[in-house]
Amino acid sequence: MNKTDIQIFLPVKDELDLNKTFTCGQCFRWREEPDGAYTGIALGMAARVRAVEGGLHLECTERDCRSQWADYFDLSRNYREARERVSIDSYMRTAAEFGSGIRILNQDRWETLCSFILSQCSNIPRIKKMVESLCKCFGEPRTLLGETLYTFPEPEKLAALDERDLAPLRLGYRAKYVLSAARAVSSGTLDLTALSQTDRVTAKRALMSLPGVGEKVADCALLFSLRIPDAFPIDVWVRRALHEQYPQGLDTSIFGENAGLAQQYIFYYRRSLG
DNA sequence: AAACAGGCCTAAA
DNA sequence: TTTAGGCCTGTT
Repeated sequence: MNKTDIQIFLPVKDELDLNKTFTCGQCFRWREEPDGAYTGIALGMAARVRAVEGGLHLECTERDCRSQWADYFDLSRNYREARERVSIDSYMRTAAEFGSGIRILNQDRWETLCSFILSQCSNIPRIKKMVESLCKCFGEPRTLLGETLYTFPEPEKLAALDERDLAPLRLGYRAKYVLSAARAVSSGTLDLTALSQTDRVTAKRALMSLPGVGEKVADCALLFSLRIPDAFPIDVWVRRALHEQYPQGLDTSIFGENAGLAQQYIFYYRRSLG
């Protein structure tokens, strides 16, 4: 153990379930410890998080990171109220109760875009493997509690590579998508910061101009990193659930600004049923 | 062994 | 506007 160890307590007023939040498919870099804590690295900061009475306890490496973690865990939003609002019928009430405690993380924009580009046609273990290898090979080390973790590599770093450099990572056909996205972002052709200030339609169109980014990946980037709470990513599980429950169709705008959260509840619940 | 996977792209109706 | 097949690779 070295200098690291800054301890933080973050009060959580409503509901937050770390396990659900980290396993509901929105992020890929948190690992569960035997004691129920989670170790990971986000926004360039390594941390170990555990749920305690009334909130979260964090051990981390950076000073003055309280507000960043509070924002990451979306602590300013009232999830109990949001969950109530998306419970528009018995199915949604069941799904929302099953997913109670899920929070939509406010993640790094580049990492999120890149991770979901990698996610296509992969399962979670494989996505995690691809992301970890990318970080280990090209990210920067951070030491937490005697362990070295690696940040997600900056777009500039990846933009300087070519497909041969990525071959050992076994990203498959996704490698060229990652490279072209890295080049677009690092060159300023695609300004993710600017996108976070625009509307959903504009941001989505810009994201989809990248090769390898279709509707689903773009919606994930919008919801999980561009703070567009009504983005509604439709993957095979959500599509399945919607067909089963609403064969006549469902206009997701009924959920308003909670549509993204509704999608997470549907996804998490449907996936649990296999 | 052959099919399929948390999707996208292109070609063809 | 919708549909089928291919794409890298790992897993079953």
